[in-house]
Amino acid sequence: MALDKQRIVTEAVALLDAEGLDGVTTRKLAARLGVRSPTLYWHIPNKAALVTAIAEAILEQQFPELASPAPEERWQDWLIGLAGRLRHALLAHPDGARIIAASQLSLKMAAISELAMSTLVGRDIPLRQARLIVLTVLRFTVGFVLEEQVGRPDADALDGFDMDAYAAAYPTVTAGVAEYFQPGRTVDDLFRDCLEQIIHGPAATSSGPRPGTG
Amino acid sequence: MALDKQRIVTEAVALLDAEGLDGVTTRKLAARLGVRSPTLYWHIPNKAALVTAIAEAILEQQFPELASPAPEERWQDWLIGLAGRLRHALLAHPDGARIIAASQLSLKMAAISELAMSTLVGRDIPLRQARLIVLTVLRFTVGFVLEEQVGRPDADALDGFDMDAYAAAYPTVTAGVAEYFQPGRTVDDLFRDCLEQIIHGPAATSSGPRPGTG
DNA sequence: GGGCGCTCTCTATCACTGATAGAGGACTCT
DNA sequence: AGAGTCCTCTATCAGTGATAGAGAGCGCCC
Repeated sequence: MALDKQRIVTEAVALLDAEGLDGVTTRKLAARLGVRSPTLYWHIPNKAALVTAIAEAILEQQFPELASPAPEERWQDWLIGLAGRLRHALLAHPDGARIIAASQLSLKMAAISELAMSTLVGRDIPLRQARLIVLTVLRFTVGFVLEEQVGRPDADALDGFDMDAYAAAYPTVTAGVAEYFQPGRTVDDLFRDCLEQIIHGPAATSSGPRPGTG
Repeated sequence: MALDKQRIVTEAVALLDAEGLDGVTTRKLAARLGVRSPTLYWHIPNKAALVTAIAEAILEQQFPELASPAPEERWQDWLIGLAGRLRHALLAHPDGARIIAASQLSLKMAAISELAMSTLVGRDIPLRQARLIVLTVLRFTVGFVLEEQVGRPDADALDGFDMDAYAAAYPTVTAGVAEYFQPGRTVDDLFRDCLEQIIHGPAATSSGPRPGTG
């Protein structure tokens, strides 16, 4: 079976799934492909390019095609769904967010931005604002999943960690977490609530007055 | 001069400033301290702990003390300022956002969250919503700076890149960028506008109706 | 058919990384 | 003086991304 970039990237994603981003080394990847590591460099210029290719593959997997919303669908709901799919694409593989963040010049991300912005503009939202909303939503999504995916600290790091002291030092944070995660509430809900915060605005449920911004 | 963790971290930040995160190796750091690399392991358990310590130092530098807003200051303005200071903390050093994202269990970030959430609660915002707003703002900020700080792709990667084709394939994105960055407009303004999007909501400047969320 | 050249994979090796084992110097307290 | 603690050292390990350069297999053209 001939070795080509497509097969390398496919196997790299499999290796990523098995061992995480730090496990993706040229030697391990080559071994899986039945080849020696320098061979890979005939097909890819360097490892950064490999990571970028992995990022594209991950996005491609979740977004094989990019669909506009149905005419009767509100853009707010559609955009929340789009961000949710992006989040799932990142969560579908270990270190997915790290990989997207590390990759440079992702064409698929550009395509997603284009679709989202043009959709909003098509719904009579000014270009300026469409850009702000889409940018905010996309960068928030990456930031959210990035934190969601950080490797749980090893036992050593947790060794001298005093949970009670933490709760005492940060009571509001602790209370907020406890209040939010009532039975049945998941991180999925949290993500969605944050998105609605961005898209619908805090005023929708705010108890205080919201001043205009001039 | 005695070697201790404080001095190690201070010098690590200097090395970070000089060479970026990838340049922070135990050998280079030891050399700056006039010592051999294994010596460092007497003071720190491993490199991940060093990176976490660097992250804390970077935040500490920008947030030596955490101040609540003045009584007459609107919480919206104060929170935007807080996020702006966080962004500046990350921008103040190469790969600042990567470092914060990679560090686990940052106490300073927890303290910032606590201050922000308790401030909002003190302004009669429900705990639930305070958590959503603060979480959204902080994660967005990290995501924003992360993208802002990605190393510009090297010449090789740009080699086969066709700017005209890019502009043709993603016209709305291109138009949005062009429209936004009129003379005098900077990324600082973009960041602030995105934050206002989150905090004040899109309705503030939206031309279309904004449905309630129940 | 024979030779040329292209494509691809190999062996050997480089400089460098984070990390550990274990010797030993210096200093303090008894 | 001796014991023990603190700190730094040398030596070394396994593993990393990457390059140089040899050579196998193949098609193509004279």
